[in-house]
Amino acid sequence: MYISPIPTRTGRFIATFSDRELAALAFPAGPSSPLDEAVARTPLPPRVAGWARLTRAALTDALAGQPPAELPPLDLSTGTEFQQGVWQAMLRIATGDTRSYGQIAADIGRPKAVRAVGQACGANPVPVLVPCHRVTASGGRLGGFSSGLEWKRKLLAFEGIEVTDAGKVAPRA
DNA sequence: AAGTATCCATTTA
DNA sequence: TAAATGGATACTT
Repeated sequence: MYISPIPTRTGRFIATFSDRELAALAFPAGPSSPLDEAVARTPLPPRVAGWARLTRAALTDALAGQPPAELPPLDLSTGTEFQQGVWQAMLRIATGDTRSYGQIAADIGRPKAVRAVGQACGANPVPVLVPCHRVTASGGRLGGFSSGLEWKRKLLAFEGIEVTDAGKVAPRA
């Protein structure tokens, strides 16, 4: 596994790569330990460095409300079949658009598996690039977000979606 | 506008 | 195996 910090205007994300693809992405966290720093400075194999660049570009676009031009190879194999289905469905949500848990459930052919969808969202290893934040509760309410509701709100705001105090999501204020 | 019954894949005991 | 647990929903007061 390779670790690489991904600097963005919203903070320093941490990307984790296997030797085949991007395996995980973590939101900016608190101060890192000296050990983390040392790991972060370890030079990456050229191939991995390339993915890191792609990741940064994609993340930069996403955080600017632009659809990423190109995504690094994503390792979604960590999930179960069901979860992968959910993640794929999320990847199909356009930037600036949202779906409800119910719609995702319907998309993958399990109209009633709404709750399971919520769980699968939380298990998403690559937040932002796999837009788990674009999945809202029904009726446009915000719903939850394992990485922090503030992030969800912020990410949606970048895409021009406002969350009103009533908990509704409105396209471009 | 609240409270309740149910929904389903994972995880944990 | 069984029970608990989520980023929930739909139906009932």
